[in-house]
Amino acid sequence: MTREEVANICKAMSDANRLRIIEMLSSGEKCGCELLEELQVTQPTLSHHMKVLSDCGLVSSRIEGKWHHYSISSERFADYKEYIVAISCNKKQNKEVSCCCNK
Amino acid sequence: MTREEVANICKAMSDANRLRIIEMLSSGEKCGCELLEELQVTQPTLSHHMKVLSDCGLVSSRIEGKWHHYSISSERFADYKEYIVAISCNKKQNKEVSCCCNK
DNA sequence: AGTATACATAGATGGTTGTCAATATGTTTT
DNA sequence: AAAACATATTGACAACCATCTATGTATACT
Repeated sequence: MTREEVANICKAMSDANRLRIIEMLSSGEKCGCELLEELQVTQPTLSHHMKVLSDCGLVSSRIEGKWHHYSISSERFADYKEYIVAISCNKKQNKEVSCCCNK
Repeated sequence: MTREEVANICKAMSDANRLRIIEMLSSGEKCGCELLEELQVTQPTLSHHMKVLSDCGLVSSRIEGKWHHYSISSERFADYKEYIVAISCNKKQNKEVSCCCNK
């Protein structure tokens, strides 16, 4: 997973409404109308958000008649998790660290 | 950590240059000039990115003379990780799930 | 066939973002 | 004091974003 892909996923998750959607999907797939009931947005806005989440690969959908069932793409999400968890954020920050500028 | 805070952190991480910065900081603190050498941006642009990363609490800095040493705020990052890991992305997607619309 | 429902698309709008050049501020060195 | 260095701020600009209204498309129900 490239850095650009991670950036795209982060961008998709950088909106509170889309985070709410992901939270809802984390308990299992939901149809659009069900998501719409919870969020304070119009239907076209929800449609836009679902497109953003789908385009970055985070969410996949399954059509059944007139209903679209959305769910988190677990493989894709696992790759993202892996990237985040790999950021170690070293605690032992040596205060006497040599700077690049000490020439 | 509120959903808005997570969204802000995601927004800060939604740029490939800033992700690169975070990757570099994950191996320990770095001064601005050191980050600048790696990235293909001007100094004001780097300064802007560091402000974005600082404003969301992801990065903290330590001033030593004319050098600013940046590092990942491990507590803040841990909170973010916790949120991400908590998203379970349920694999058992019951195909016969009852839709909200079955009235 | 006609109506209702679920979702997508198009177009508009106000706000935000990443980037740069120019300039300012503060620190170290000579 | 002057020059060099590290970083921040300002102002500008093109690109992008979240949202809405209006409309289109497709499916299901009566």
